[in-house]
Amino acid sequence: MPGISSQILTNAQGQVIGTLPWVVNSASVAAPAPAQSLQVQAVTPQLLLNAQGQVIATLASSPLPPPVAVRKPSTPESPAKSEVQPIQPTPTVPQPAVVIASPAPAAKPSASAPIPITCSETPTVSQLVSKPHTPSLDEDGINLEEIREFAKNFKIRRLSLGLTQTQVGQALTATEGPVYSQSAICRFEKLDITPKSAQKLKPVLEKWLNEAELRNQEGQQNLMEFVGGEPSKKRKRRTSFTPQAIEALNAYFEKNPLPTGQEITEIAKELNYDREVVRVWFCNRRQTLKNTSKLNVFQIP
DNA sequence: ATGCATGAGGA
DNA sequence: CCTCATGCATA
Repeated sequence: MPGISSQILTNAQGQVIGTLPWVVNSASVAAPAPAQSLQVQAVTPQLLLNAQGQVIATLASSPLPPPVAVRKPSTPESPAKSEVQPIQPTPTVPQPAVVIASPAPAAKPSASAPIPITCSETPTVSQLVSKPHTPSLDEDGINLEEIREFAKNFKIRRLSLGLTQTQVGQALTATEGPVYSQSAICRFEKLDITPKSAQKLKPVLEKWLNEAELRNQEGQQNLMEFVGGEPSKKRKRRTSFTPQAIEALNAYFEKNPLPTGQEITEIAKELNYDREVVRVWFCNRRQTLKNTSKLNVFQIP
C-alpha cells in the first residue's frame, strides 16, 4: 500500500502506545523494496520532542534526504573525544557479537571502518603542557567530568540512532555481558546515580553504542526487535501513600532521617501503614537524597 | 521519569 | 537493620 506510512506514537519512555496511518505524498513512494524480510524500520526516523526533550513520537518517512544518516568517511564534529580511561577492567569478551533474532546476516561486502575516530587536531606544546583540565575527581577518584561528558554524548548519539531508552535496555539484553533496564539508562543519562554506578555503566553503554552505530552504518538495523515479555517473579504491589501520609513522613524525616526500629513502628501505626513499607520509605528517601546530591547538583537539565 | 520494592553484603 | 545498586510498575 504505497503512499501510506505509519506514525508511531510513544510516551515519554519511548514505549509504543499506538500507531496511526499516515498518508504521504504518493509520488515519492514507489519503492519496491527488494530486501525487506521482516523488519519494520529500515528508514531514518525523525523524532518529535516535547519541551522537556522527551520523545513523544517518531515519524518514519520513506525515501527522503536523510537528515542524520550514514557518514563514515567524514567527521563533521568530534563527539568522541579521545579520553584516557585509567581503570578499565578490560572485559574478557573480545567480540560479544550481538546475537539477536535476525533472519539473515546477509553478506554485506561493503567494508567498514571499525573505528571512525579521527584526531585531526595538532596539539601544540602549550596544549600538551598546560592542561588545566580540572579533573574534579570525587572521593573515590572518579572523574566526574568525564562521566558527565559521556552521559551527555550518549543521549545525543542514542537519539541520533532513533533509539529509546527502552530499546537500548532491550538490546542490551540480547548482547552478552551486563544488562540494564530502561530505568538504569534513564538514571544514567540524567546522572541520577552514584558516581560509582555511573562508572560501572559507562563502559557497557559505550561499547554497546559503538556497535549500534556500526550496525546503523551498515544498514543492519536488526539490532533489536525483541519483545519477549518473559514472566517475572511476583512482586508486592507498589504502595501508594496519600498526600497526607507523604507530608507526615517528610516531617518525620526532617526531624530524624534515621529513626530507630521503635520509632518506625510508631510512625507506621500512627499513619496506619505497614511497618515494612514505612521502613523502606525511609531507606529510599535517604538513598534518593544521596543520589541527587552528587553528580547531579552541578547541572540543571 | 520516578516511586516503591527487592536482594546482596556489611556490621 | 542499614546502605547500595537495580528494576518493576506506574503517574
